Amino acid sequence: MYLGMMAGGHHRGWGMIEDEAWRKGPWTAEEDGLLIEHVRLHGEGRWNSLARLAGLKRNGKSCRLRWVNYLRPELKRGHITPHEESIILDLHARWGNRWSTIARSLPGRTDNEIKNYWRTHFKKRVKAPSDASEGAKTRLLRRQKSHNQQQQQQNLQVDQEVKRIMSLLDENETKLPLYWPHAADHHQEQGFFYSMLDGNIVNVSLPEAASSNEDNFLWDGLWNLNDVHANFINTTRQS
DNA sequence: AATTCTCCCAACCGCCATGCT
DNA sequence: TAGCATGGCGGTTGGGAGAAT
Repeated sequence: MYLGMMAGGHHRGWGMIEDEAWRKGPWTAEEDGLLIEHVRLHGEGRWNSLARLAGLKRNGKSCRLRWVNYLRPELKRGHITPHEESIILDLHARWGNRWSTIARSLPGRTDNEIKNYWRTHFKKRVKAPSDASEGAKTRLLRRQKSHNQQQQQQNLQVDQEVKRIMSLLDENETKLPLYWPHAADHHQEQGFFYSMLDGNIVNVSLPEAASSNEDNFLWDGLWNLNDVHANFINTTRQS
């Protein structure tokens, strides 16, 4: 049904062999079975040779993608839970579109899944915030600015803690989940970031602005997390 | 009932990084 | 050190399914 449209052309990328047509498009159950069985017997990796040995007319890249995003047994299928959603939001605020990094904090979820989820649920809202939310954002940023001078002492402390977390994150980025708690899930913890570092919980005091009622709307909201995070980091690093 | 719209997600593409020879 | 193969990532696309009109 779907044959590669590049047959006979100049193939690019891995596994592309001149004059060979690769299958493209949706995978069949038979192809899935071949791939699963081969990975079970021989393990992951060497995707091009795997595809050849398994008798699949797919390039290695396609095989890897199918395995990673769909066939891996540890994958968690089904809807993103509210808790997972809050983690996605928080980590996206921190890391931006680093989907694979975010996915490492959500066992069983793939970068593709998280990326798709973000795009369908949040992107529009981030791109086109309402006038009301835009106004709230402006007010918040203005107020945060005015707080800066009063809080230099406090910020210095925050700065040190954030830097410490950042350095630990840099050392442990591939294995550490970091949760910037969602206000709705952590009412009793407002005003703190909890980061899971080597089994320890680290409390970081936030600037006052980020714990007022108005700003709780911000932490609950779906917009502006990038800006807020950047602002927080800038604020805490100005000292 | 037919058409249009929106959501959802699998899969592809291009690019860059890394490892090997 | 250069060149190639492979791995990995983020952006994008296309089509199916269900909702709305």
